[in-house]
Amino acid sequence: MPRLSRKFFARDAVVVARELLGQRLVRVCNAQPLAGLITETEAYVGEDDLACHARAGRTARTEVMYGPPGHAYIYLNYGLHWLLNIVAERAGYPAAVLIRGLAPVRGIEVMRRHRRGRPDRSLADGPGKLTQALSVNVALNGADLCARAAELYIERAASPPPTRIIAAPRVGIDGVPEPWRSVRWNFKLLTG
DNA sequence: GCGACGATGGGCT
DNA sequence: GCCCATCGTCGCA
Repeated sequence: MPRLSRKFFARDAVVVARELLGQRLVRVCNAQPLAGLITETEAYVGEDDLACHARAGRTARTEVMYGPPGHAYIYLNYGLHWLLNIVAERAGYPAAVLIRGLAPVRGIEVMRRHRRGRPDRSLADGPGKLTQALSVNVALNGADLCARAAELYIERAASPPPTRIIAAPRVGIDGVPEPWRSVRWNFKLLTG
């Protein structure tokens, strides 16, 4: 199964976010591959985007976003949850795609263990849940998803038909001014 | 099924 | 010192 190349990520972050739907995210955890189909994404685009962390400019935290595309940008949210992004566009321009949901397809038993006590339905259906299920944390910040020996990468899968894609405003940014609050850069894959 | 809310810590003004 | 790109639980219907 071919992996997505750096060229895939070196494009408009909104396009990358939409086209990541249905692709297969793989996390190699103790030599065991855990995988899920990407069901929800969100684009954060440049210093002008007031919902993007790069609105504050280049800092220690946002440094990875300013680097080359195809790397993981991971940060701690609300002091509790690790959130996983993939850097997009060109080096020097800060943009990333937040992975907000997965449908588990491989290593489900391990994911259940990582998410003890949770029903299968909620193993990875949120940005903080999926990092827990895949054991993704700051140790992978800056990791290159296009490297030969990557422990985190994305495999090419069939693209879903446009009729199965929903575009909506991004989640959890109610304090952000327009137009950034309402721009439809959240993408969801309809199941069924 | 839904709304309120507490947990919890780093980043930035 | 305030602000979060969230999750799980509780109370109530």
